[in-house]
Amino acid sequence: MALKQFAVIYNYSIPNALEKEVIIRTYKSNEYILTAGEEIDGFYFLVSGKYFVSSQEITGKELLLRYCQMPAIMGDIEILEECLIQSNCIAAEPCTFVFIPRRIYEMELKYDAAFSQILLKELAYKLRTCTISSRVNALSPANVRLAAFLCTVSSDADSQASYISTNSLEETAALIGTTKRHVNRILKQWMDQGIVECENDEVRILEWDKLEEISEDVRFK
Amino acid sequence: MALKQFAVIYNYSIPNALEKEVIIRTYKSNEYILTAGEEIDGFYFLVSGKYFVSSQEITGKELLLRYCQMPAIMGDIEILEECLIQSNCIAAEPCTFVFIPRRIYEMELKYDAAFSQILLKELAYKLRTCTISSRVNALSPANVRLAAFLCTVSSDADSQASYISTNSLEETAALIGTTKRHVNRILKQWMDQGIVECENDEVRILEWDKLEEISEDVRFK
DNA sequence: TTCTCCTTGGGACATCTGTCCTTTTGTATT
DNA sequence: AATACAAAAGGACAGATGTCCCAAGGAGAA
Repeated sequence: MALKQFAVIYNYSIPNALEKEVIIRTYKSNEYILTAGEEIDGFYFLVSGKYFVSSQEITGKELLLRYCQMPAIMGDIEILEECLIQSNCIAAEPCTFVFIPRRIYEMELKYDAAFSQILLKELAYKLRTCTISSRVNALSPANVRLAAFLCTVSSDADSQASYISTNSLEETAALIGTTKRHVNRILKQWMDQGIVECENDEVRILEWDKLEEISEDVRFK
Repeated sequence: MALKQFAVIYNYSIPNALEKEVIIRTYKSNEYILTAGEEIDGFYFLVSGKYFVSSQEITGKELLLRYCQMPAIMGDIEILEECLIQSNCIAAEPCTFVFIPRRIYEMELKYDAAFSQILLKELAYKLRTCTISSRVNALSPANVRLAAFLCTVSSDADSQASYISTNSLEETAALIGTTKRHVNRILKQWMDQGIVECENDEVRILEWDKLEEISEDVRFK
């Protein structure tokens, strides 16, 4: 049951008295979980699946703010800052959340030190990574960002998988704050130099050292 | 005394038993308070003055991440994420901090719900604003960012002060993620159009509505 | 005052990057 | 297989932006 997973993932057991207040919520791929500008209704703790956070300017342009895997929490900013939902959250795979209504937090969990610790860790993590990507996006040109992105992702992945597939190049582009057109341009150049090979949305890196060099030691984490 | 101010500003009284552990730290203008890459030693609660947070890429480029006024806390990310100091923090004016050693937090305050609430609010605020500036910097061209910056700052300032003086244009440029050269270029253009007047580092806005229009409703908060 | 040095502003250029549009490729339907 | 349609790739152009460098102005020293 999801509550068991929740306890393991977040290293926290919901007080028995509150268990009946907690709800499980599930979403299909591509379904909107939260919509910017609406009211938040509680905390969402991811217990399975992945989602991404994306923000849209009034101009219609989009920036992918982050990909989220467990552990990941939604609603923290909004409840703590008492503001409307800041960004769109969209399921990248089928997702399951443990949902804790806002009211329960305000009345009970707000004074629960262990619960606060979970939120603190989550917020600190988000802030650290947000700061990094903000800095990187602002200071490095797109080819450096792309190289840095590939290096970052690959160092995460199970050892030396040479294929890096984000869900799509389009998403990669949005994540590093540029357009697909431009990502293509950069990849083309790298292909001409024999640094990578491309096929559909897959990029195979042939010369890691070259890529590392291009990335100028910039990393997304 | 600083501890009194602390209690008022942060709406929290340090437990009597811990008072003797708390230290007051002061810094002169332009003095480094924290240096990126070093070890953090505790929480710093600002009780007077202003400082700014700036990050430097390996390339030597700089991005001003934020200006901080009370209430503002340093060390939160580092202690919660158990990592090295992430950014440089530099006094913009003489600054006074209430300093709480890391050890005291780990042993005592970590389990103090009221103290956790302070940290949560601070982190949520930082994350919200960091996300906004990340988005704005990535998606809007520099002239829009500059207009948005001026509009944001002025709406903060005591009503209708037409003079907006950041500490310098150079800093303004770093804050919106561009160079002074480019800021000059934009200001020149606006001067030609009669939207602003400039003198040294002061910018006087003549036509607010034009500026609002340029800013495309983008704001930094 | 005059000279020198330093700071600031702005010109010129190269590059980066987004937009638009054409071409190509792939896929499904008849 | 031929056609039509949709998606992806890439060319061309314009605008945005950073870098380099020179000229003008200002402050201080002789």
